[in-house]
Amino acid sequence: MAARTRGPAPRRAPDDAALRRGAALAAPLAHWYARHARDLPWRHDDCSPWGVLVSEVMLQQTPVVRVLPVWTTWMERWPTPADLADAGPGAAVRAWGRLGYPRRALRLVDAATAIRDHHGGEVPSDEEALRSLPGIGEYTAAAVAAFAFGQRAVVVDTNIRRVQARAVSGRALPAPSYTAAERALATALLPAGAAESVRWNISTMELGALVCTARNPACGQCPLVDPCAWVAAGSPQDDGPPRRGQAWAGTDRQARGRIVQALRDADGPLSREQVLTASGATEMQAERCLSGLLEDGLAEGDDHTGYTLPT
DNA sequence: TAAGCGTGGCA
DNA sequence: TTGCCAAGCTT
Repeated sequence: MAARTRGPAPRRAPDDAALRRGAALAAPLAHWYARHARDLPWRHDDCSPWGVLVSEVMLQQTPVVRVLPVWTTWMERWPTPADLADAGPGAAVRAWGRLGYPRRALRLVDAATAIRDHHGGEVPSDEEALRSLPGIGEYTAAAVAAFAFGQRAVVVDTNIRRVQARAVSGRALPAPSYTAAERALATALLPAGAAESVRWNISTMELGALVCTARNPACGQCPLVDPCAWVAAGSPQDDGPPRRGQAWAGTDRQARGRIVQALRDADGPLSREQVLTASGATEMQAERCLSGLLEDGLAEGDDHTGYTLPT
């Protein structure tokens, strides 16, 4: 690409004022993190890249407190990717317990298998290689590169989006979906040095999790209250479109969850009748959900053998 | 791009 | 109680 020496700035470039605000955040953030960070096992120096990867997948849409016991058991049982790959999907879905989104367990097994077969059994450190693994998207690849390998990576999760929306952009909440402008801002704000960038990423995430929360942010305890653009603007309400909550009662998701729970809790195969009953749904919906679970690989079997988790 | 995909806790 | 939210990914 030709060097750009003049002309208009790129359309999505963050404005200078935002970058100046960002520059004032790193030091107080790092100081706050040193005093208030939670002691989580996947942050320990002796935690393997595999342990970090497992934690990041489990933490996708699932709170820390629920992940902690499952992660601990998981890592004792399958301390390397090869251990999980050899165990297979059924054991993984069972050990996944009630973390939710059990397809994550299947993808973790697939990722472990790819690591065993194509990466010499070692979690790759390259962000692109990570991104190509099943269940590893933009966020998780960056997080593993940063937190397991100490690399400078643009980590953007829901916490970082919210902290930067408030402290830098002066908005109550980020847009409903991740935008190119947010990615550009996070990229521009990221400190240049590897160690500094890792500290920036982890401390921003932690602040979002503990202080700059979605509801009732604890601005009185926030190290960024002084430079915060949102506080400076008077902490205005969110002016975006109303957020659409996920429907739950009566959804396929609920019925699927009940079926997988029944399969997980069963000692042996369940009959079709037992599966349909466990779903709590109408027959038509239950049939649809069972078919979906079979397609997804979260269930196995037929009317003759009965139904189980995958083997 | 938007919708589908679990589960539990909290206000 | 009901809705919102939680270290997203996939199609």
